[in-house]
Order: sequence, then structure tokens, then C-alpha cells
Amino acid sequence: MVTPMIRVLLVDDHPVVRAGVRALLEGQPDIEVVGEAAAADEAERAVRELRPDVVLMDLSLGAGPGGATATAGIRALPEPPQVLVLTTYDTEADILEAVDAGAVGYLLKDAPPDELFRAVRAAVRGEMVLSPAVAARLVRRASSPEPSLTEREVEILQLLATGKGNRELARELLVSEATVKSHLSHIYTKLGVDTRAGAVAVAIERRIIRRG
Amino acid sequence: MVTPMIRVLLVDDHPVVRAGVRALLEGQPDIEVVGEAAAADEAERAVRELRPDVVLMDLSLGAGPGGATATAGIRALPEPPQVLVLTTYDTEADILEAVDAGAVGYLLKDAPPDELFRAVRAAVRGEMVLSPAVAARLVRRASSPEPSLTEREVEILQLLATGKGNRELARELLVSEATVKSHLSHIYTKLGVDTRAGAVAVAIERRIIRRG
DNA sequence: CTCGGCATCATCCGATCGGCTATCGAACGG
DNA sequence: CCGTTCGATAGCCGATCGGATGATGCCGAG
Repeated sequence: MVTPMIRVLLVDDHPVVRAGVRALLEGQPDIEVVGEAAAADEAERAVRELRPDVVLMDLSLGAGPGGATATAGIRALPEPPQVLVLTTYDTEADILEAVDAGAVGYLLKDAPPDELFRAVRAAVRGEMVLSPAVAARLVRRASSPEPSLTEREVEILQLLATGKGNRELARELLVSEATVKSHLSHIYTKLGVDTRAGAVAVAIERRIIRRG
Repeated sequence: MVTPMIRVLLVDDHPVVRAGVRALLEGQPDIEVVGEAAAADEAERAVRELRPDVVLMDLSLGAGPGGATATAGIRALPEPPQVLVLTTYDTEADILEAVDAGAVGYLLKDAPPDELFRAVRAAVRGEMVLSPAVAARLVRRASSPEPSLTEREVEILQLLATGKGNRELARELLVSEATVKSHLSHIYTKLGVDTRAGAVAVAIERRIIRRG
């Protein structure tokens, strides 16, 4: 029997990476790269026009909306393709954000080609695929559950990283200085630190707050 | 006349990227990819055996020594090839470290293929090549010179990011608390902040201190 | 040799921080 | 319907931080 080709769309802002994935996939008899996109809006348009079976999505798309946003946009289309994230980062936050956005799998760019092929074939069937490294990380986190910060606490951390004092935080958040300090205490406990500087370091480390 | 082929060695821990660069370069009649390596030690061995004209080097090689170290090692060999850095990061610190290690150029992975080709041909002639984005960044920094921190100050920042207090810093660095505070004042001035938390954020932002 | 940069140390003091304790309302489950 | 949990709020107080100022010794550049 003739199996229809799996139609793949590549989304990555790095020409080098697009060429690499294309070169690898084109060596497979049952996979066909039908298009490429370098940004979120391009990707969505390409999906409408090309109607691929699987989208290989990078998470960092340079300027503009990131891959997670693009994924959500694509999954919101009628009869959306499966989206398979292929990226460099393996932070728990990144993984969860991608899955929340509707990604069916999460691969790392340092994965061997075979893994990529298997993942594409699994994705088209709607199966969840995770890189071993990614799966391991999720398991590790699940076994020692990371303390989750409340929205307010994240908000505080965000401002904290700008080096603002409690008084300033209080003014910007429209609460009393005492409240800010209370939140900070909770943050310290959850992050396992006992100073502002330590909290900022850990927060950036775990990507709880944004960076350039 | 028959121009000899430019022999290129690829060093990158991402199979996808290696495949991409290989695919792009093999479309060029005067360029030949003679080998690939995924780590620093592999790279050095490959250079000895394959004697390429140009090494395309990624800066982050996963575990083990990074691309800068690998570059230095390769440049220390007899009759070394030119090393052209091809990476994702464009921090001034990364660029300078690479150039210090003996790299002849610095390209970003989001550069268009043409730029890559031109860079390889220029590199083999020993010409310095910078991505426009990289060059722009260096120019911008040069025009508004970034304050450089002393070794001691970086050392302080490193410990600061662990959330330690001045007393602890003093003990670990074997100096008085007053000295620590003096260093901190200088650091604040140079980084344009006025708190420890802000200093940590900026330090991580500018990659002055290491992170996982 | 002199100058400037770096690291070191010292003191004072107001501003700020971090720990402790406690209240209140909303959500949840029994 | 009530107890429990949890997030947000708040005040007190001792410990710490940050700024200002000044001094010393060392070393490399001009």
C-alpha cells in the first residue's frame, strides 16, 4: 500500500537549523518538508496555505511572539496540524508552556536524528513525544515538586530583579511596605534562599522571570 | 585554473545544526565538509587527522569544555586551521572570549546562508569576519564603553548571587567587611545599580557570572 | 619617578531589610 | 455548616545594608 507522505512545516528563525532539519528529514522516504517559516505570523499563514500534518516549532523566534504563542495560534485554527517543539532549551517552565499551548511533543536540538524521525511519525498520530532528557527532567521535578509561586509573588520577583527597594515595590503594587515584605518572606522560603539577591539569582536560573 | 576545495570541519553538539551547515555548504562548489565533531576533544583530534582549512565552531558544546576552550586548543596546534565561530549568542563577553581564544570571525546562526559562505571564504584567507549584528554590537559598546569589572569584583558578584551577606563574603574572601562594602560600591557604580539584587540581575543579564 | 588604578581597611549613620506573629476573606472538603 | 488551608494584608524590631569619606600599600604605565 502507498502511505501518504507526512507533510512537515519548519518554523525556526535560524536558516542553518531549517536547512539542517530539512536535510535530515528529506533523507526519509515517508516525510516531506512542504515549507519553512521564520516567525510566528509567517508560520500561521503557512499553516493555512500549506496544511501540513506536523509543524516543527522552535521556541525562540528572535523578535516578536515566541514559539509558544505561535503554537497556541496554530492550534486554534480549524483542523490544526500537530505541533512538535524542537528547541535548545529544556527548562521545566518552557516545556510546560509549550505543552499548555498545545504542543504534542518536545524535542531538543541535540537529539540524534533517529529520535527526530520517530518523533515526527509519532506526532502525526497524535502521540505525545518527549526527548529522553526532557522526560527525565519532568520526572525529576515531579518527584521533588517545585514550590509554585503565586502570581503576586512572581510579580514581586519581577520588580525585585530591577533592584527596587520595598518602598518602591509597595508603591508600584499599591500595597503597604509590610505586605511586600511578607510576600518576600514567602518567596525566600519557597526558593530556599534568605536574601533578595539570592532570590533574584534563583528566579532567573529557573526562568521564573524574564530576561533579554 | 583549479582552485583547491576549502576543507571545513564542523564542531557543534547539535546534530541538527551540523546537518544544516553541511547541507548549506555542500551546495557550494568550492567548499567541502571533511568532518564533524560534537565536543572539544573530538574537535582537536579531528583537526590533527583531517587538517581542515577552516573550523566552524559552536560556543556551547553541552557538557565539558566550551567552544572558546576548544578554539584555544586548536589554535595552539602546529599550523592551525582558521577557526570561525558560529553560534547563537552575541554577548560582548562571548565575542571577546572567542576572539581572545584565536577565532578569526564570529557568525550568528540566524545569519543568512550567503553570509556564511562569504565568511568561510574570507576566513580561509585569514580575514576577520563578523556578523553585521555582532559588529554593530561591538561598535555600540565601543562608543559607550562598558565599565569593566576587576577580577575581585567579579569574584564578589559571583558570591553575591548566592545571597550571602557582607560578613560571609568577607570571611570567604579573607578580607574585612569594610573591604567588601567598598568593592560593592564600585560594582554598583559600574553596573549602574544601587542594590545587591539589581547587581545580581545585571550581572546575570550580561553574563558576567556563570549560570547553569 | 610620579601618577593612576586596584585592593585593602576603617568609621559613622540613616535607610532598609528579614524574621516573627497575626488577621481576614475565599475556596474546599467533610 | 464548620474546620482547614492558603493567599494577601499588616506592624514591630533587631540586624544588616548602602553611601560618604578618607587612608594605606602595591604595581604597572608613561
